[in-house]
Amino acid sequence: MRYVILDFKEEILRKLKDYLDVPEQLIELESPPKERGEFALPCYSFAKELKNDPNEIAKKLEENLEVENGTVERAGPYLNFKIDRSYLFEETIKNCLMTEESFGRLPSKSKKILVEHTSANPNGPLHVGRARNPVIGDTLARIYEKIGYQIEKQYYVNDIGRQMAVLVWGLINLEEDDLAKVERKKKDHQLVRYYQRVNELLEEDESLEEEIQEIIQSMEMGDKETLEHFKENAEDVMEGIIESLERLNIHLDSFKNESSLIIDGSVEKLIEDLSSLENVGEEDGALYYEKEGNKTFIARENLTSLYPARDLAYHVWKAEKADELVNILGEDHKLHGEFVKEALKDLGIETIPEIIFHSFVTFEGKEMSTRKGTYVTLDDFMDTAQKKAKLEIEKRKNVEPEDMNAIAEKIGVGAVRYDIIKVQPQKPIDFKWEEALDFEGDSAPFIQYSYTRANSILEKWTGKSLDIGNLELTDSQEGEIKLIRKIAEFPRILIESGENNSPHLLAKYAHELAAEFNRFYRDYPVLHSEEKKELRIAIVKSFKFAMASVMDTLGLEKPKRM
RNA sequence: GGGCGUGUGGCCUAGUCUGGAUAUGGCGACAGCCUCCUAAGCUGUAGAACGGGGGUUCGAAUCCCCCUACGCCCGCCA
Repeated sequence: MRYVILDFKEEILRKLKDYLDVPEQLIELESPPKERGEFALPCYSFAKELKNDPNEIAKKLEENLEVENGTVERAGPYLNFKIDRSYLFEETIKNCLMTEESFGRLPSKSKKILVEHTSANPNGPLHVGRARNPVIGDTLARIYEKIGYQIEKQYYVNDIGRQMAVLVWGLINLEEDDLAKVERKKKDHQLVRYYQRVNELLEEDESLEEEIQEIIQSMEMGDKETLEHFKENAEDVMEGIIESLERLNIHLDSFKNESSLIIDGSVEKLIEDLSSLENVGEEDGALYYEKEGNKTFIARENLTSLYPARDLAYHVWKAEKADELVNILGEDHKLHGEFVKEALKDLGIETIPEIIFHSFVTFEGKEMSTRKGTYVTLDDFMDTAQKKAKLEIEKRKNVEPEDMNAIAEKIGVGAVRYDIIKVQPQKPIDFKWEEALDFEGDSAPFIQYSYTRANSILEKWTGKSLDIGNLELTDSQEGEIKLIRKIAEFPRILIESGENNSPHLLAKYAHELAAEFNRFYRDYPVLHSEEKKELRIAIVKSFKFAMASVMDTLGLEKPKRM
């Protein structure tokens, strides 16, 4: 697994560090404008250090540096490093044809990362806002995996707590007639109606709150029947949530129930451990953890646990399960995240989670709320996208009728994932049907379409297998090189998006790669060219493998036609 | 009141961490491209001095300070 672009960068850095007598961190490579090469070194940063004019330094470097299979060229105070085009072209094609759909994968590491994502309360179906978390988590996990880490994807099931007590009360006391009608049979859609109705009733009748509290109490005191109620309902809703996630191509490796931490005594033990800390105080019998003026209550006056304590117990447990922890959380958990990190440190635990926060998703400018029922469910979003995709497919007549539904599903679901992942996590998203269902431009169908075009050429190609050794790879043209160069960038993008927890960069790359292929497709006939047919088949194949790898990493399905 | 985040052409968005060479791409608009491998495509035109102000610097969308708009948080809820 050698990638020319990574090797090239390594070589440049090594030689620069060797040659320049300046602190290493001053040597930063950046990306120059497209045609100048792969890497650039602005010579300003260390000009002071060397007491010399950046232009002069660049001049000297240009004269004295040589790189294998590439050139060093000065442009004012910049030094541009360009890989020899034919070398880049040849090596990348060979690499793609050899590694096939695992192109871009880096050597596997022994380090294990546990990614916690979704962890939505099991009181109703996921809505579009809640879907942001799993899409970010799953995509990041796929990126880490491709970079070589061992991955476990975990869902923390908040199967106890007030929100579940509300649902439990509803199931005990309400009849089907009390509820709004819902067509979908999935249990998450069915059960959420109880949750929503009870919340309505709570606004009218305050005495209800007492009954809810009673349920919470008996649950926390470990009442078997109540706990059983909680467990059953949580499981039913989870069944629906998991089904939706699976449809989105998101598969969890493990689930951890919040209740298990109470049942096995680890919450109780944790509260004991915390009590001995200096920054844990007491107020009317209730316990709180205090840091920088922020009080976080961890136990009630009756010493039953609160969510922060339970989540902390979960992290203590998790710390043993992996080398690194990554959590995906909504921005409303920022303060809570700080609490978890600080408290873990105080407890002497070294595996502190890295937390990726994402902003909320609004729907046409309005808040989405499970409680109020003001949302677009993920299931509806996927259904609508699938239907729209089907209409588009029908227009084009490229697909056999019996494959129609399956392909529409791949396109619809891909569109949903891509629509969510293409925006950087910390930015708010306002969900609009029209934009989400736009299958042109910066969208998953655009990417999938480029893939089917490549696939279609390869299907029609009647030649035998390519003989890589005998391929004439020297006489390449500009657009061909551009495409291959874009392909070669993949490992670099993969590392960048993984290191910075920026899955949106990979989405952007996928779009650029597809666009580059579409230009190649327009400019260079493959099957209709005589002398260059084999070479172009090799290019198309390379693209197909690279794009397959990119799409897998984004969790997008790969339709053969559309 | 305090904390965190966000503000880039009419709309959406990349770049901000790690300051640097003409600010990325999409939607929409306008003008074009299917006797040729799927036009969910491609080309061109118009459109942004990067929320406002100050500062640091040879150089600021990027760093610092102030202000402003919006979101989130500051519960013996989760």
